[in-house]
Amino acid sequence: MTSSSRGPQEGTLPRRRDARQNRDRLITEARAMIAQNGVDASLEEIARRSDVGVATLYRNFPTRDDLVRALYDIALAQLETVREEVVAAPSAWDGVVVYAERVAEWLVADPSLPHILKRMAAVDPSAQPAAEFGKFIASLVAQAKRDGELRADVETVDLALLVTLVGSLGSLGDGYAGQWRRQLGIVLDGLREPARDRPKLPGRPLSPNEFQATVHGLSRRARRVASRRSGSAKGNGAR
Amino acid sequence: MTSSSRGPQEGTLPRRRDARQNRDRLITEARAMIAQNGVDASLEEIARRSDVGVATLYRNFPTRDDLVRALYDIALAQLETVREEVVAAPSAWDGVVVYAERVAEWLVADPSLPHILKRMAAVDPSAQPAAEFGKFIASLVAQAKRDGELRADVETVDLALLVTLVGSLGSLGDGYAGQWRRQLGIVLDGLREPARDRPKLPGRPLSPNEFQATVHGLSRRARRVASRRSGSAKGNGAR
DNA sequence: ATTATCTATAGATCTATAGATAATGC
DNA sequence: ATTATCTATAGATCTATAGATAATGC
Repeated sequence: MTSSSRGPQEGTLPRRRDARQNRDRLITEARAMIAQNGVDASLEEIARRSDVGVATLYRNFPTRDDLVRALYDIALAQLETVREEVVAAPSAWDGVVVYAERVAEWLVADPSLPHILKRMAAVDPSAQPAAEFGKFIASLVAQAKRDGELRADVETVDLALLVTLVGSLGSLGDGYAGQWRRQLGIVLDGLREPARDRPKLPGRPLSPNEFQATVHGLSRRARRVASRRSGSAKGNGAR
Repeated sequence: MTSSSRGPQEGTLPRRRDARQNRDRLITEARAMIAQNGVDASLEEIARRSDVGVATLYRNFPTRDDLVRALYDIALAQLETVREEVVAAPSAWDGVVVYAERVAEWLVADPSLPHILKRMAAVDPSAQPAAEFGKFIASLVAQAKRDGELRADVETVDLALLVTLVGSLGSLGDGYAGQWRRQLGIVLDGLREPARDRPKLPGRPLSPNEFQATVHGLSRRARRVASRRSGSAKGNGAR
């Protein structure tokens, strides 16, 4: 509502060479700072590390949220390539595995992402990457169940949640380059059918709406808005 | 090295009634603020929310790290009850399950804990709860393997990591009261033996030292110190 | 000619402490 | 009498903008 009045047009990259360079450096440093200090990392220091005056940062990203959104948009674009890989998988189960591996890898590679996703969802409830992506994955999950390769009592949200968790390994330190595959392997084995006398999973899975609301850390208010938007699913919140 | 010169004796609770009350409120509000804004939450606002002057906060906790350590100590004490429950379990595998459930529950119940643990490890490498606890769990893991209930290619660190991850569900939002058990259920099924033609886990597990270093987000420097302390295990970091 | 950058600065907020004032324990 | 609290404040850092200065695209 205001950010376009002073800066360049919305969603348009700066035309001048030096300007694009500065913008790129700002984004790089922002990622590093946010990974380390969270979304509320000092903007002044991001500018400092980018060897750029603060005003330059503010010209590119009038608001902290504009910066967050930029990082979010870039990340989302990267995710699109995952969709293709999943489609190319020989079976539904393989698709699930590819999905899990690629998304986890993506998250681990950039530890700022968990922070970004969380803040984005809090600021703009309509920004729900997993939701749209989720519909696509949901059909995959259904098929994998029909194929008898995925256990029947697991929902798409369970999958998304577990992948998110494994992906958050990146935020814990830089020693996990090889670890996340191990953890994901265990998780996938827990998802795979058949297994001997497996106990029923406790509780009930979150509805897709609830998942969005929680995994992205929406405030109570934002969550109300989100569920109004998407229609039904009043979901008597777990507990 | 300095905190005892002005405040009350180290580790001693204030003797005056009002003082204890204020201290308790500070701790409560600190947990809430840290859960929401991370370890670097404003101390001034913590004091404000506790209806207490800033000076009172500084009297109780001369340094932010003193506050963090206080929260850490309280948390650790709570963990001790888990040990007893694990010992009381009828089998090694049941012990593993109890351990996983209690620790995950503990983490989920207080979303400030991940932040606290991370910072503590960064500040004081000798503070390694999972390490000591880990030795205890390690024997349990070994026995469960011998019993043929736990898959052989899984290590104690894998277990600790997965539990930590599931426990971090609490940081994602307040809608997870019932969810973490589902996720943990899947994970436990992934750990349980036997399962049909399960693929070997990719990569190698972290050594206990590496786990400490990474899961608690140690800086490179602190990690060196930590590994010097505990002797061997030079661990050619994964990657 | 246009677009972007930089320095300087106002105002807010934060950490940390000094010194005067109030509340409890023995 | 002792212990703790509060208000006030110094100094640092942060966000956000105005206005003068420099660099590029056409």
